[in-house]
Amino acid sequence: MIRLDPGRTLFDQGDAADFVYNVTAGTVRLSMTLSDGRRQITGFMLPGDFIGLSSRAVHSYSAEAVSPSQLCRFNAPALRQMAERVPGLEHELFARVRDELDAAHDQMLLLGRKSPREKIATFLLDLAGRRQRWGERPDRVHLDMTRGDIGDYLGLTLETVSRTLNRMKRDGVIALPSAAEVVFLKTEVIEGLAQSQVPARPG
Amino acid sequence: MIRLDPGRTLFDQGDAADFVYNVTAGTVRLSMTLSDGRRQITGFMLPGDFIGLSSRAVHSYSAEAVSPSQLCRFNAPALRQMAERVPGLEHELFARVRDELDAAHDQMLLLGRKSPREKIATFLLDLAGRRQRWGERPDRVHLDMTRGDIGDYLGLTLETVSRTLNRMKRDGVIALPSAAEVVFLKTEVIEGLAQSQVPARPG
DNA sequence: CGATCACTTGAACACAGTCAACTAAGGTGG
DNA sequence: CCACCTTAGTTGACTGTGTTCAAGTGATCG
Repeated sequence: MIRLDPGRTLFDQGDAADFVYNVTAGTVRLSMTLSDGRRQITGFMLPGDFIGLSSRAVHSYSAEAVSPSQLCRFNAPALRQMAERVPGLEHELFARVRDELDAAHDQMLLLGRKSPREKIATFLLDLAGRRQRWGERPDRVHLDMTRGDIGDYLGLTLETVSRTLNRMKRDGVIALPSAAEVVFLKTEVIEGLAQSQVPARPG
Repeated sequence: MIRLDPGRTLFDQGDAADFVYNVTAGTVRLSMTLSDGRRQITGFMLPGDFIGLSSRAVHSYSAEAVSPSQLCRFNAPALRQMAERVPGLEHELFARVRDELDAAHDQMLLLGRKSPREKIATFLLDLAGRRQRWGERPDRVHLDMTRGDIGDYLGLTLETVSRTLNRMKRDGVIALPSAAEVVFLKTEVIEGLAQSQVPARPG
């Protein structure tokens, strides 16, 4: 069991990929950085998600805690051993990687072709949907990451994220009781903006 | 064995994913489309690449031939049967999906954070690198897709693709003997622009 | 209570998108 | 064989949107 304070690094781009992790609490961001500091967050990992399943010998991305997080660590032999004992585990892990790939394709569509409003709408619905599986309310979502993180996930600047959220608030589509709390007022509108390909992945 | 003329569809977004394909000749584009026609190409599949490995029951993207193409088709039972006979095949297929995921992460970095010049440079080097494995010259690359296809792959308009290529030509970085033929004149410059994370995937 | 960090908001700018015209290449049919 | 048509590519002018730069507000924590 590993505990990580917000901002702490689990591993860095280029580190040996000796372990696979399962998030049990908190939020972990996976990111890639160019030499001049430009950053792309490739995913926010929530409880239940695996980290490092896709990596070969070396991690191609960094993993850092966004909020206080806990993770289970598995080394390769232990994982192989477990796969032998638990029937269907291998298939489950394979399915997880496939789901990640599907999600990556959706994100490519978002990054390449969606407007800031559409990006934010898609992001909010995705996050709310994933949290809903753990009993959270479907009509609101807590953002434990900063505007900068969201921007680096959606291919926007933090200013554009802020402006877009506040414009949606002004338009009566969402409410922002606090900077980290988003309430969906017109879910149909948000869903229309998102045009989500994803039909709610099971998990 | 399936033959596809340029522009023909192998399968569409939403079709049942009953088969897995291996490209043996030509180029196939995988794309996702929003209701208003905006399109994102998630990948160009070249000889040796598998299509449909990542799909669940239904394809989340369409597959169309870019150039005259040939593919081998496998249904799920045949694939399972083959996996039992050929040792290491299952691992190979799993590795392919992981590589695809890695490539998808790189593409997210490209789409979210790279400039048009950097996008084009990355694209050219990637394509040349993949073709090199089949004996093509490493200092040039043939583009069998249109400027529009390239734009939809890189999150740009076709005009920006054209302008960027011609500006790189004017700058003496590349030569364009024809619209479909790119010659690398200053490979160091192109590599610098690309800042490729990818250390040449084996295959 | 002061310092820090996140967020918001405004103003100006720049860059890629849009619209449009034109050129080039390839294919078809008279 | 040439004329025509279609499709792809190039190039220019203009526009608009998201970025950049900057200032100011608000919340949290030692």
